[in-house]
Amino acid sequence: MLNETAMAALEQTGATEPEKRIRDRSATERAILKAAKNLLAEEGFQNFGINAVARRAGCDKQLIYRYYGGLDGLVEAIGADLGNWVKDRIPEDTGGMFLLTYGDLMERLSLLFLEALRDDPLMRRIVAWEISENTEQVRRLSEARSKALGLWLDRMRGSLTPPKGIDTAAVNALIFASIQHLVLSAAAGGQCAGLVLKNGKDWEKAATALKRLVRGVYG
Amino acid sequence: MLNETAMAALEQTGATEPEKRIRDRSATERAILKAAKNLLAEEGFQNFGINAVARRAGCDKQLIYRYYGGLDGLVEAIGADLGNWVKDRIPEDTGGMFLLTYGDLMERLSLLFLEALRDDPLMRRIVAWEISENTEQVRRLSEARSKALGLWLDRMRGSLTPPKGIDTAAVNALIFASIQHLVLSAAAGGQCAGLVLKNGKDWEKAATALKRLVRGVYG
DNA sequence: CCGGTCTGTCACCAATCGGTGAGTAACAGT
DNA sequence: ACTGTTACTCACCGATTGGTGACAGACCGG
Repeated sequence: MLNETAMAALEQTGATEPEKRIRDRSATERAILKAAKNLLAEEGFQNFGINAVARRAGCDKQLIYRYYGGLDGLVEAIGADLGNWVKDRIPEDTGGMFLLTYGDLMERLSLLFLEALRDDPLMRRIVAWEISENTEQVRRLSEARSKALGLWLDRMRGSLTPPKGIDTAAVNALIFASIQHLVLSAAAGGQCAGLVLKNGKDWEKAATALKRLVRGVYG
Repeated sequence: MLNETAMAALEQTGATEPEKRIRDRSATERAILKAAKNLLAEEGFQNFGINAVARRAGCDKQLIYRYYGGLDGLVEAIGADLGNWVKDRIPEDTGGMFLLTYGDLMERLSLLFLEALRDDPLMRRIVAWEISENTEQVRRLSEARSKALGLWLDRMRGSLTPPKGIDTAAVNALIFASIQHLVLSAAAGGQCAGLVLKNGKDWEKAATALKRLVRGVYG
């Protein structure tokens, strides 16, 4: 992979070493996984393939087959990290405010999720992948993600009792769906349903609208 | 393209004609466009390419270059049809009910949009395409779609005045985003954020949740 | 030192992709 | 009937894809 550049460097300077790859399996595995995640985050799933990952990782694709059993295994490894997403990207505390009602909770969670998704290109790509394809790969990824999200939601709810007479599962699904689509659409084209979403001010308006929506159902 | 099968038929029966393609440019153009739309609707944008469209249309890909100027032109032709989508798929009348308030209107529009999107695989693929890629192709498609949607929204609103003090643009964007993501997610994996969406009963629950959401903000 | 295992590289495969240039068959005008 | 245009097909191009088998060198136990 880097042979050409390395050779060129050698010919030019005659000093620099050929940048030999060290023999460290776990390091290579980590490099591959990292390359895959970065590639997926930056390029999207359209050009996500064995060759592209190997190229970015700077190693031969054969190693991906050996260490991960191909792309499927690699994707699964990515999914394994997804369980830590919530823990990594979303603060545990309640931001110093007391969440007295279910409405308080959902408002806070919605805004947290909005921000977290906005800041994580990889997760955005995965969500986009989920609704664009229906392969086994994606299904596993999707499962891991929704499970992690559900656990987070349960944990944050704590002992708060949801309001009676409302199908919270359906309503919350709609709320989170709206957040996901808003963020994805904005990331792709800078707008959503005609609503421009580029600078911070635009997002503030979206956030207040979201709050209003949540408060509308949950009071 | 059908030469092989035609030849085989000839060898077997010795009677059937070689299924010769008639020389009718406009018919061929229509066949190509139809093939492209069907292909996009059924297979998605992953395998949407010149070769695949030509294969499905049963003609040579050269004709796509000649008649549409390549895939871009073909996509643009698809986008041109998008303006008629609302007219074709969404009923004009108010369903026999009087829409007195803005809330009445938005509830009705939301449900109409939900159903229409659920029934149109092509439109679903386009929406999924929009949030997955950001090429010029998709941008034009997206533009045509959002413009048609906006016109429909304006027309249906009529002389109804939106409520004061609410950023209806942002709120409506969120509502429509939730619908789109819900439908796309369901079409891909049969569920959305853990909410199963398969049989009619599931969708009824989603519809009531949507109504509740809309009524929450708009009363 | 020798032999085997582990890590990494390389060359090659068939298939498919988008794209093009040349050719053929049917038609229309004269 | 000759001619030019239109509609269409075919063969080929280079590039890239996923995938595999063979090989080279480092390391380690004997």
